[in-house]
Amino acid sequence: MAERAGLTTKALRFYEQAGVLPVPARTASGYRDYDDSVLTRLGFVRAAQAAGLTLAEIRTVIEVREDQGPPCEHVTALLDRHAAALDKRIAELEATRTEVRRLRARAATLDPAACGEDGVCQVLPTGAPVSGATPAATPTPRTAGR
Amino acid sequence: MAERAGLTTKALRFYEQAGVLPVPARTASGYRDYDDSVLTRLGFVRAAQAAGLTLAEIRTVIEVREDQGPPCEHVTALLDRHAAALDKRIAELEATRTEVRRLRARAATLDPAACGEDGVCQVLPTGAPVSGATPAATPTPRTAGR
DNA sequence: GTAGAGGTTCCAGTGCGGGGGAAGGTCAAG
DNA sequence: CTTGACCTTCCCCCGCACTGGAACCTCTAC
Repeated sequence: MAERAGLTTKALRFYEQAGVLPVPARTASGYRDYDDSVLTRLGFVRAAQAAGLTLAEIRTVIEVREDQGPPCEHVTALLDRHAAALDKRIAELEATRTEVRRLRARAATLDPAACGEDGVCQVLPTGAPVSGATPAATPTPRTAGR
Repeated sequence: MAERAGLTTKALRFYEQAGVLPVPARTASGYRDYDDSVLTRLGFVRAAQAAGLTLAEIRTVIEVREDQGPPCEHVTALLDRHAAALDKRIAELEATRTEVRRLRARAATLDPAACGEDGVCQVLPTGAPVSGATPAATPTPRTAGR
């Protein structure tokens, strides 16, 4: 089966089980017998993923489509939500980046010999010991590079 | 025990087990008997987290500190890596945001009635059915808002 | 016939930072 | 003494999109 687009059997099974691919027919021997339409569907799924939708969300789009016809409103609402979430997330990451750069610049001005006293590292200042939550408190789902 | 900063017992145990908090003394009855210094340490951990370091990385900083004294070089290297990772991640998210906005704008120009034919939704165009990987292919570890 | 490349099932693990809840012990107040 | 709030240990759960492996079956080519 077509595995050219980095698309493994595992992924297909996962998509099927996640409800974003229709349950395919089977050959007499039990193999999945994919219809050509699955390629279109797959293209849709990939496009939706590229727009940042989760498989669960993609499934809702498909369900709306099947139940009520064109899911345009549903989709635009999802896109709006994601755009807002992206704005927020980007702002958080930019704040974190600013903080990291500030600390990095500060580090260059410090004398390691002066570091030795009580904390772990003077580059990352303790601030008020556990006073409030983290001040610049970016949740930072770190560098999750695939 | 101090739980004011959204700091639960669970989190403390987790930090301890992750090696970013020292193993505390115990009272006769088995309760953890925290030293005041743990507050400083906790402040450090939070500061490091705010800078986007993982608990594992924070642990390495502490270990370096304990083994070799001031971990300045280690820390600046970590900060540099994170700054680069943040740049990358932000660029990815911005690309996704651009895509989402483009789709959203496009959605406003479409007629739902024209949608009904073959795909699931014309707002998210299929492109070439499963030709290459996702074109704007942002890995998008989605809107992980804590 | 036989090898090898595929498919099928199911279960489990990844990374990250915890949270939920059970079963039991402990502590201070009333 | 009892109540209720807290502590202790334990192990499993979440999201998210897959991936890996075991054990087995099937198809094609030689």
